[in-house]
Amino acid sequence: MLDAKFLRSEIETAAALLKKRGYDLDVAQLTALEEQRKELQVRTERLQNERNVRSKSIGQAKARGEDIQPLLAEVGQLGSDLDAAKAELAELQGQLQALSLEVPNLPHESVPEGKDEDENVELHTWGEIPSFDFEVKDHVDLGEGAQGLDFKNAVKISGSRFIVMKGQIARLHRALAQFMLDTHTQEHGYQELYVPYLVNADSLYGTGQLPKFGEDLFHTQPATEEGVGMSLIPTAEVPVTNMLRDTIVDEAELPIRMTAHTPCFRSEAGSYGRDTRGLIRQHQFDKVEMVQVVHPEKSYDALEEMRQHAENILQKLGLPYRVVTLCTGDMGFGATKTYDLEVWLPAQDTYREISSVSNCEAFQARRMQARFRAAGAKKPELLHTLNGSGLAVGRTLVAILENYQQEDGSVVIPEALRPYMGGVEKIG
RNA sequence: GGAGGGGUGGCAGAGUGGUCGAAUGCACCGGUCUUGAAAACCGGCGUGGGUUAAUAGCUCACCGAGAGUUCAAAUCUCUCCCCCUCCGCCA
Repeated sequence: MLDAKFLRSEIETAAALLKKRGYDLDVAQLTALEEQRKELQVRTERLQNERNVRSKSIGQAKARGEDIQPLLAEVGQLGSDLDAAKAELAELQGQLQALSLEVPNLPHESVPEGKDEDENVELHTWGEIPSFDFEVKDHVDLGEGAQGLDFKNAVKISGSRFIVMKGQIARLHRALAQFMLDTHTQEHGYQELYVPYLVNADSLYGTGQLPKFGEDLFHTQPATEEGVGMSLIPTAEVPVTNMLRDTIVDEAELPIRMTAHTPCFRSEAGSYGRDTRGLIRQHQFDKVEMVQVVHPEKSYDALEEMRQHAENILQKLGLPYRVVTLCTGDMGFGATKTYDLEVWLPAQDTYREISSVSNCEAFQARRMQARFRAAGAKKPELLHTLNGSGLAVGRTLVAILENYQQEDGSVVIPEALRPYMGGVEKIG
């Protein structure tokens, strides 16, 4: 959510910036509604004030033992005028609120302008793209060959876009998550969190999944007819960032760095034909997430830092990758700036996204009223929130299988993971 | 699942439907006193919105959430949520 005052006073600036990311702000509609709102709110509050004053004087008159009948008669019309104005105002504010919840964040000035992923800008690459003197297999063949990836049973049990992992592959998957968590907690200064996988609607509004992207989520049945059901998290960003919802922290506590390993659930509505083979796009996948909550002046430093934290994981695993800065048209709803890390997948002969690191500035903080109080300051200020994958575990597994594959179909375990694999050097 | 008790400012804890945004204590921040500190004393001390150049004034809202009764609700009514105690069940 953008700052309401900013949106009002500099709507043309906002519209121009949003245009860069392909979002058309309805300036005329907003301006008209805002004009009505202002007039109506001032009028309503004036009526409210009048009623408060009169009610108070009725109380005082009664306390003095005076006849209050004439005073009551005077207030009669006021009440219904006030009720009408209040109802109208609530309706109008509801409309404005609904509109503002659907407006995406403004891109940072350093973000390259472009309309889609083709215009993302490569920042740098790391690692050697491996060359094989045999025909490379993809992770599906490798995994099935090793009796570790069981797509058949997953389909039977749940359906497409699910996986059953077995044996050494399951262990490798677990090892990856452990390794990532340990690296973030021991080397990067994050606190490990275990969080709920089912969240309420307030949390989803807080991080911006709602109201606009409800169809991307799995929702549980409401407990009662009017009740609100809970939803499965599409990313740990939701529960972790919402830790700060409705709180005011001391400036001295900043920055707050949190990490969590969770499954993520995505409906993938609208991506029917894409990545149907393999582990790349699943309804359920594990991810280790990093979240930072920082002083507004530090958020761009934190963004670079988090990108490095994610890169460190790939480097320790020896996986070649590249970093791209997403262009204005390819960024997510709440981000002002995003880096994607893309890992090399030999079987696809291309780089695929394995991490996304974003600064949301105050966009989420404003929705969830996450604030801090500067030492000695009177008013609390909004925090900045950042989130990044560190990394998507399933896709990392894919990258390991494919990049470390041997001619006989076995897979060498990267050094960094061996302690987590009981010293095993090779699987399959 | 059954029975009972509760949700008020950072914490503790008052609050007969009317002058309550809310007593009091603690904590915290200024100040006086003191060589310094403590104590004592004086003062301050919530959040969001609107208006506005204003983080000045004025104003509206907020006592778990929502709805209702009333000229007027922290206080009365209803619904929901959460917490606590006991019993049952359970990983």
